[in-house]
Amino acid sequence: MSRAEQKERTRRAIINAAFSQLSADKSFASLSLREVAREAGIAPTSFYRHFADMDELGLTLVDEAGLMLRQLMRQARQRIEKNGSVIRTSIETFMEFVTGNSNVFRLLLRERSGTSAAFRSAVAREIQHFVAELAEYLRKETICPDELARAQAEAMVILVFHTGADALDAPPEQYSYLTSRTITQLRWLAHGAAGYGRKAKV
Amino acid sequence: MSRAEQKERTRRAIINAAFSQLSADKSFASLSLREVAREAGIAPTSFYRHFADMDELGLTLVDEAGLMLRQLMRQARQRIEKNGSVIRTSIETFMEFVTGNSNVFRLLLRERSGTSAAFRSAVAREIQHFVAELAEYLRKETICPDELARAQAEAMVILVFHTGADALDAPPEQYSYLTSRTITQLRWLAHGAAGYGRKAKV
DNA sequence: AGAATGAGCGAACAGTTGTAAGCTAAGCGG
DNA sequence: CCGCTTAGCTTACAACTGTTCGCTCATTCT
Repeated sequence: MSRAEQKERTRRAIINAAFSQLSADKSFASLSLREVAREAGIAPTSFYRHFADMDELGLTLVDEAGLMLRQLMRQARQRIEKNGSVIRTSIETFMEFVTGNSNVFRLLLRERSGTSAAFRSAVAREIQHFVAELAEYLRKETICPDELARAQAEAMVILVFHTGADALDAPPEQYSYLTSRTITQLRWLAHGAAGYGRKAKV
Repeated sequence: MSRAEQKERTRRAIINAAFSQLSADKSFASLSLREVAREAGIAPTSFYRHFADMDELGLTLVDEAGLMLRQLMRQARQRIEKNGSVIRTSIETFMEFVTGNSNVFRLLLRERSGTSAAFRSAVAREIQHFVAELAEYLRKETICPDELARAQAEAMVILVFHTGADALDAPPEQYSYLTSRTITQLRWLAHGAAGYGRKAKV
């Protein structure tokens, strides 16, 4: 096995170990370097061959989580083309992600308001990808000035994100309620924004 | 000084020490019993005379934070009576709270998605007070079925709460933008919900 | 072939943490 | 006024933390 190849392999082992230790009652901040190293199967000191400190590992995790979310977005777009219903399909795809990768979503959710400014802005950046994309869609589909399209997109993303957070603490039989509630909220927003766009009509 | 009186006094010292150690880069989870005791001016072991463990202290902090929020709500109502503008006054009052007691707000913000289920539900309960109150107001002011009033109130509270979180990382000169953006979002929601309430008309 | 690189290791160190045990002394109830 | 209660203290311990240092040894480069 090549030298670089092996290095990449244990780097992944570290990342996977970190992800696997995240849970409902263990945040990234409460992970210890030694614990992660133990699960990755290396000595504590070997950790430093790959990351300068835990913060650097954390930023890597946030990046990977953001990547997963963007892949999800692409997947949702494909479904929408076949399926039609934009709002419902988007939310359902998102909810599948949240329930299927709850630890990844929790990471973003927590670090969004965490103690590290670097983490916070990294998460904010990932979320902004969503907002920008949705805003562009809104600009095309509706007759809406840039500024308002962005404000509308932000509100929508926040509501969806929050529904994901709710789902983490809710029993699965409530998912469909949460989903339909959020759909209603998004329709209100779209409807209201459209009304203000063409003030004369409403 | 009475015995009970003195006990209450150091209990408050502990609570105040905990609050004062919270900051942008120090969450409740990262407080240590010893540090808190040190700042409160007592021996580490004396802490146990007042709280069984740090979790019990944390729940107390959340309760106090919720209390402050409810007082704020009352204050907002008074302003509204004199001032008129419901949405703007509410948000401005809230933003004053967030910027003036940022550590208290941060506590709620973080523990809402923290690692303790007890903390999460305690925060959720405090937020539900807002939602319930707002929902009742909406039921009275608009012609809206209970279920929808609640969904509308939830969306509004989430958006306002999130704006507070934004403000924590934003420079003060952006506050007025954040405020007006949120006002727009809430108006859309109100407008859209009203539209769906009387479907025939729009 | 020989030298250089660098991933991984073990031992060690100085801190910190939560908590148990037992003592002191001040306030309280009888 | 005496005995009980109890807030607060000191001491102590075992468990963990992040990080430094110096070593080995397989891969890579020349």
